[in-house]
Amino acid sequence: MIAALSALAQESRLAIFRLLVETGPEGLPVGHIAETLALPNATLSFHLKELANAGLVVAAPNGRSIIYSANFTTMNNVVDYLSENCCAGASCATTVKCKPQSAAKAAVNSGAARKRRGA
Amino acid sequence: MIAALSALAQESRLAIFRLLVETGPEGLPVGHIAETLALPNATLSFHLKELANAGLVVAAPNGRSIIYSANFTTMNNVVDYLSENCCAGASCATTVKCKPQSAAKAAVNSGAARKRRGA
DNA sequence: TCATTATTTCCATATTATTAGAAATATGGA
DNA sequence: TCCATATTTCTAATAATATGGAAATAATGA
Repeated sequence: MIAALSALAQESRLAIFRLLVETGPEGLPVGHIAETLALPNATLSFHLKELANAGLVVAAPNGRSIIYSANFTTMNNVVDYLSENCCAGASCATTVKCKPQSAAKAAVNSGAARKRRGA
Repeated sequence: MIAALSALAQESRLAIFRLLVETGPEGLPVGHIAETLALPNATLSFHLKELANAGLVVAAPNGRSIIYSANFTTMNNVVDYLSENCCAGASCATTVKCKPQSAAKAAVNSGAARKRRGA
Protein backbone atom coordinates (compact mmCIF):
# COMPACT_ATOMS: atom_id res chain seq x y z
CA MET A 1 0.00 0.00 0.00
CA ILE A 2 2.79 2.40 0.93
CA ALA A 3 4.51 1.38 -2.31
CA ALA A 4 1.49 2.33 -4.42
CA LEU A 5 0.91 5.63 -2.64
CA SER A 6 4.58 6.43 -2.86
CA ALA A 7 4.60 5.64 -6.57
CA LEU A 8 1.72 8.02 -7.20
CA ALA A 9 3.11 10.77 -4.97
CA GLN A 10 5.40 12.12 -7.65
CA GLU A 11 4.54 14.54 -10.42
CA SER A 12 6.04 12.60 -13.33
CA ARG A 13 4.75 9.25 -12.20
CA LEU A 14 1.26 10.53 -11.57
CA ALA A 15 1.30 12.02 -15.07
CA ILE A 16 2.51 8.73 -16.54
CA PHE A 17 -0.15 6.79 -14.71
CA ARG A 18 -2.92 9.17 -15.72
CA LEU A 19 -1.80 8.97 -19.32
CA LEU A 20 -1.96 5.19 -19.19
CA VAL A 21 -5.38 5.22 -17.53
CA GLU A 22 -6.68 7.54 -20.23
CA THR A 23 -5.15 5.38 -22.91
CA GLY A 24 -6.84 2.27 -21.63
CA PRO A 25 -5.91 -1.40 -21.72
CA GLU A 26 -4.07 -1.30 -25.03
CA GLY A 27 -1.33 0.72 -23.34
CA LEU A 28 1.49 2.74 -24.86
CA PRO A 29 5.10 2.06 -25.87
CA VAL A 30 7.77 3.75 -23.75
CA GLY A 31 8.83 6.01 -26.59
CA HIS A 32 5.34 7.38 -26.97
CA ILE A 33 5.12 8.17 -23.26
CA ALA A 34 8.53 9.83 -23.38
CA GLU A 35 7.44 12.01 -26.28
CA THR A 36 4.06 12.91 -24.81
CA LEU A 37 5.45 13.89 -21.43
CA ALA A 38 8.81 15.17 -22.66
CA LEU A 39 10.82 12.96 -20.33
CA PRO A 40 14.38 11.73 -21.02
CA ASN A 41 14.59 7.98 -21.60
CA ALA A 42 16.55 7.22 -18.46
CA THR A 43 14.21 9.24 -16.28
CA LEU A 44 11.12 7.66 -17.74
CA SER A 45 12.57 4.19 -17.43
CA PHE A 46 13.27 4.85 -13.76
CA HIS A 47 9.71 6.00 -13.07
CA LEU A 48 8.13 3.16 -15.03
CA LYS A 49 10.09 0.74 -12.94
CA GLU A 50 8.77 2.38 -9.77
CA LEU A 51 5.21 2.13 -11.03
CA ALA A 52 5.73 -1.47 -12.07
CA ASN A 53 7.23 -2.37 -8.68
CA ALA A 54 4.14 -0.95 -7.04
CA GLY A 55 1.99 -3.06 -9.37
CA LEU A 56 0.32 0.00 -10.84
CA VAL A 57 1.46 -0.69 -14.39
CA VAL A 58 2.27 -3.76 -16.40
CA ALA A 59 4.88 -4.18 -19.13
CA ALA A 60 4.34 -6.24 -22.25
CA PRO A 61 7.24 -6.63 -24.71
CA ASN A 62 6.09 -6.24 -28.28
CA GLY A 63 8.67 -6.45 -31.01
CA ARG A 64 11.35 -3.94 -30.20
CA SER A 65 8.94 -1.91 -28.08
CA ILE A 66 7.64 -2.44 -24.60
CA ILE A 67 4.00 -1.60 -24.04
CA TYR A 68 3.02 -0.31 -20.63
CA SER A 69 -0.56 -0.27 -19.41
CA ALA A 70 -2.33 0.67 -16.19
CA ASN A 71 -3.23 -2.08 -13.74
CA PHE A 72 -6.76 -1.22 -12.68
CA THR A 73 -6.92 -3.95 -10.07
CA THR A 74 -4.14 -2.46 -8.00
CA MET A 75 -5.62 0.99 -8.30
CA ASN A 76 -8.98 -0.32 -7.11
CA ASN A 77 -7.27 -1.76 -4.07
CA VAL A 78 -5.68 1.58 -3.30
CA VAL A 79 -8.96 3.43 -3.58
CA ASP A 80 -10.70 0.81 -1.46
CA TYR A 81 -8.05 1.02 1.21
CA LEU A 82 -8.16 4.79 1.36
CA SER A 83 -11.94 4.82 1.37
CA GLU A 84 -11.97 2.55 4.36
CA ASN A 85 -9.29 4.53 6.16
CA CYS A 86 -10.78 7.87 5.30
CA CYS A 87 -14.42 7.20 5.83
CA ALA A 88 -13.86 4.53 8.40
CA GLY A 89 -15.75 1.90 6.50
CA ALA A 90 -19.48 1.80 6.57
CA SER A 91 -20.41 5.17 5.13
CA CYS A 92 -18.30 4.46 2.04
CA ALA A 93 -19.13 0.78 1.77
CA THR A 94 -21.46 1.32 -1.16
CA THR A 95 -18.66 2.58 -3.41
CA VAL A 96 -19.14 1.18 -6.89
CA LYS A 97 -16.09 -0.70 -8.06
CA CYS A 98 -14.33 0.20 -11.25
CA LYS A 99 -15.34 -1.82 -14.25
CA PRO A 100 -12.44 -3.73 -15.74
CA GLN A 101 -10.57 -2.24 -18.58
CA SER A 102 -12.88 -2.00 -21.54
CA ALA A 103 -15.57 -0.31 -19.46
CA ALA A 104 -13.01 1.99 -17.92
CA LYS A 105 -11.81 3.01 -21.33
CA ALA A 106 -15.30 3.80 -22.50
CA ALA A 107 -15.72 5.94 -19.41
CA VAL A 108 -12.49 7.79 -20.13
CA ASN A 109 -13.65 8.67 -23.56
CA SER A 110 -16.80 10.34 -22.36
CA GLY A 111 -16.50 14.10 -22.27
CA ALA A 112 -17.97 14.56 -18.81
CA ALA A 113 -15.47 12.22 -17.28
CA ARG A 114 -12.57 13.90 -19.05
CA LYS A 115 -13.55 17.33 -17.80
CA ARG A 116 -13.25 16.35 -14.15
CA ARG A 117 -9.84 14.80 -14.47
CA GLY A 118 -8.00 18.10 -14.65
CA ALA A 119 -8.02 18.47 -10.84
CA MET B 1 -2.84 16.32 -4.50
CA ILE B 2 0.80 15.24 -4.65
CA ALA B 3 1.21 16.68 -1.14
CA ALA B 4 -1.60 14.54 0.26
CA LEU B 5 -0.41 11.36 -1.47
CA SER B 6 3.12 12.05 -0.37
CA ALA B 7 2.01 12.61 3.20
CA LEU B 8 0.22 9.27 3.28
CA ALA B 9 3.04 7.40 1.56
CA GLN B 10 5.02 6.94 4.74
CA GLU B 11 4.57 4.25 7.36
CA SER B 12 4.48 6.48 10.44
CA ARG B 13 2.27 9.12 8.89
CA LEU B 14 -0.20 6.59 7.55
CA ALA B 15 -0.37 5.08 11.03
CA ILE B 16 -0.92 8.52 12.57
CA PHE B 17 -3.64 9.34 10.09
CA ARG B 18 -5.40 6.02 10.56
CA LEU B 19 -5.30 6.47 14.31
CA LEU B 20 -6.90 9.90 13.97
CA VAL B 21 -9.56 8.60 11.58
CA GLU B 22 -10.42 5.83 14.00
CA THR B 23 -10.51 8.27 16.86
CA GLY B 24 -12.95 10.53 15.08
CA PRO B 25 -13.58 14.25 15.22
CA GLU B 26 -12.67 14.73 18.87
CA GLY B 27 -9.05 14.04 17.92
CA LEU B 28 -6.08 13.22 20.14
CA PRO B 29 -3.36 15.22 21.90
CA VAL B 30 0.15 14.82 20.53
CA GLY B 31 1.34 13.03 23.64
CA HIS B 32 -1.31 10.38 23.29
CA ILE B 33 -0.37 9.75 19.67
CA ALA B 34 3.30 9.54 20.64
CA GLU B 35 2.54 6.99 23.32
CA THR B 36 0.20 4.90 21.17
CA LEU B 37 2.58 4.71 18.24
CA ALA B 38 5.81 4.78 20.25
CA LEU B 39 7.27 7.69 18.33
CA PRO B 40 9.81 10.17 19.74
CA ASN B 41 8.39 13.67 20.17
CA ALA B 42 10.55 15.29 17.55
CA THR B 43 9.76 12.64 14.97
CA LEU B 44 6.05 12.82 15.62
CA SER B 45 6.06 16.59 15.48
CA PHE B 46 7.78 16.43 12.10
CA HIS B 47 5.23 14.02 10.70
CA LEU B 48 2.26 15.90 12.10
CA LYS B 49 3.52 19.01 10.38
CA GLU B 50 3.71 17.12 7.10
CA LEU B 51 0.15 15.88 7.50
CA ALA B 52 -1.04 19.36 8.45
CA ASN B 53 0.72 20.92 5.44
CA ALA B 54 -1.11 18.47 3.23
CA GLY B 55 -4.39 19.46 4.89
CA LEU B 56 -5.00 15.92 6.11
CA VAL B 57 -5.07 16.83 9.79
CA VAL B 58 -6.01 19.89 11.78
CA ALA B 59 -4.47 21.17 15.01
CA ALA B 60 -6.49 22.73 17.81
CA PRO B 61 -4.63 24.09 20.85
CA ASN B 62 -6.34 23.12 24.06
CA GLY B 63 -4.79 24.18 27.31
CA ARG B 64 -1.23 22.96 27.27
CA SER B 65 -2.05 20.26 24.75
CA ILE B 66 -2.61 20.39 21.03
CA ILE B 67 -5.38 18.24 19.70
CA TYR B 68 -4.97 16.82 16.23
CA SER B 69 -7.85 15.43 14.24
CA ALA B 70 -8.32 14.02 10.74
CA ASN B 71 -9.65 16.30 8.03
CA PHE B 72 -12.23 14.19 6.23
CA THR B 73 -12.85 16.76 3.53
CA THR B 74 -9.30 16.57 2.23
CA MET B 75 -9.34 12.81 2.35
CA ASN B 76 -12.59 12.74 0.38
CA ASN B 77 -10.94 14.88 -2.26
CA VAL B 78 -8.04 12.48 -2.49
CA VAL B 79 -10.30 9.48 -2.87
CA ASP B 80 -12.39 11.30 -5.45
CA TYR B 81 -9.34 12.27 -7.43
CA LEU B 82 -7.93 8.77 -7.42
CA SER B 83 -11.29 7.25 -8.28
CA GLU B 84 -11.53 9.47 -11.31
CA ASN B 85 -7.96 8.79 -12.36
CA CYS B 86 -8.18 5.10 -11.67
CA CYS B 87 -11.58 4.31 -12.99
CA ALA B 88 -11.55 7.09 -15.50
CA GLY B 89 -14.67 8.71 -14.16
CA ALA B 90 -18.04 7.38 -15.04
CA SER B 91 -17.94 3.90 -13.59
CA CYS B 92 -16.99 5.28 -10.19
CA ALA B 93 -19.19 8.36 -10.30
CA THR B 94 -21.73 6.82 -7.95
CA THR B 95 -19.28 6.60 -5.07
CA VAL B 96 -21.02 7.55 -1.86
CA LYS B 97 -19.27 10.41 -0.12
CA CYS B 98 -18.09 10.12 3.43
CA LYS B 99 -20.44 11.50 6.00
CA PRO B 100 -18.90 14.26 8.01
CA GLN B 101 -17.31 13.41 11.26
CA SER B 102 -19.99 12.15 13.60
CA ALA B 103 -21.27 9.68 11.04
CA ALA B 104 -17.74 8.57 10.21
CA LYS B 105 -17.04 7.93 13.84
CA ALA B 106 -20.14 5.82 14.21
CA ALA B 107 -19.00 3.81 11.22
CA VAL B 108 -15.57 3.28 12.73
CA ASN B 109 -17.05 1.86 15.85
CA SER B 110 -18.99 -0.83 14.03
CA GLY B 111 -17.32 -4.20 14.14
CA ALA B 112 -17.67 -4.98 10.44
CA ALA B 113 -15.93 -1.79 9.44
CA ARG B 114 -13.13 -2.38 11.92
CA LYS B 115 -12.42 -5.82 10.54
CA ARG B 116 -11.69 -4.55 7.05
CA ARG B 117 -9.27 -1.86 8.11
CA GLY B 118 -6.43 -4.22 8.83
CA ALA B 119 -5.38 -4.37 5.16
C1' DT C 1 7.85 33.60 40.04
C1' DC C 2 8.80 28.76 39.85
C1' DA C 3 8.06 24.02 38.71
C1' DT C 4 5.72 20.98 35.71
C1' DT C 5 3.90 19.34 31.55
C1' DA C 6 3.26 19.42 26.46
C1' DT C 7 5.02 20.38 22.24
C1' DT C 8 8.03 22.38 18.94
C1' DT C 9 12.36 23.92 16.93
C1' DC C 10 17.23 23.28 16.24
C1' DC C 11 20.71 20.50 14.74
C1' DA C 12 23.43 16.85 12.80
C1' DT C 13 23.26 12.69 10.57
C1' DA C 14 21.68 8.98 7.77
C1' DT C 15 18.96 7.31 4.20
C1' DT C 16 16.46 7.42 0.08
C1' DA C 17 14.81 9.71 -4.29
C1' DT C 18 15.41 12.19 -8.52
C1' DT C 19 17.76 13.42 -12.55
C1' DA C 20 19.85 12.63 -16.94
C1' DG C 21 24.10 11.69 -20.02
C1' DA C 22 26.40 7.95 -21.86
C1' DA C 23 27.13 3.18 -22.60
C1' DA C 24 25.05 -1.30 -22.94
C1' DT C 25 21.48 -4.53 -24.43
C1' DA C 26 17.92 -6.46 -27.34
C1' DT C 27 15.04 -6.78 -31.41
C1' DG C 28 13.90 -6.89 -36.24
C1' DG C 29 14.97 -6.13 -40.85
C1' DA C 30 18.28 -5.46 -45.04
C1' DT D 1 26.29 -9.93 -40.23
C1' DC D 2 25.40 -5.09 -39.83
C1' DC D 3 22.47 -1.22 -39.00
C1' DA D 4 18.75 1.32 -36.97
C1' DT D 5 15.48 1.59 -33.36
C1' DA D 6 13.78 1.01 -28.55
C1' DT D 7 14.70 0.60 -24.01
C1' DT D 8 17.39 -0.30 -20.02
C1' DT D 9 21.38 -0.13 -16.98
C1' DC D 10 25.33 2.33 -15.25
C1' DT D 11 26.97 6.14 -12.97
C1' DA D 12 27.33 10.13 -10.34
C1' DA D 13 25.65 14.44 -8.81
C1' DT D 14 22.11 16.73 -6.37
C1' DA D 15 18.12 17.19 -3.57
C1' DA D 16 14.71 15.77 -0.41
C1' DT D 17 13.15 13.12 3.51
C1' DA D 18 13.54 10.84 8.02
C1' DT D 19 15.36 10.39 12.61
C1' DG D 20 15.91 11.58 17.33
C1' DG D 21 18.61 14.00 21.23
C1' DA D 22 18.76 18.26 23.37
C1' DA D 23 17.40 22.89 24.01
C1' DA D 24 13.73 26.22 23.57
C1' DT D 25 8.96 27.73 23.94
C1' DA D 26 4.30 27.95 25.83
C1' DA D 27 0.70 27.16 29.18
C1' DT D 28 -1.06 25.92 33.65
C1' DG D 29 -1.29 25.91 38.49
C1' DA D 30 0.98 26.51 43.16
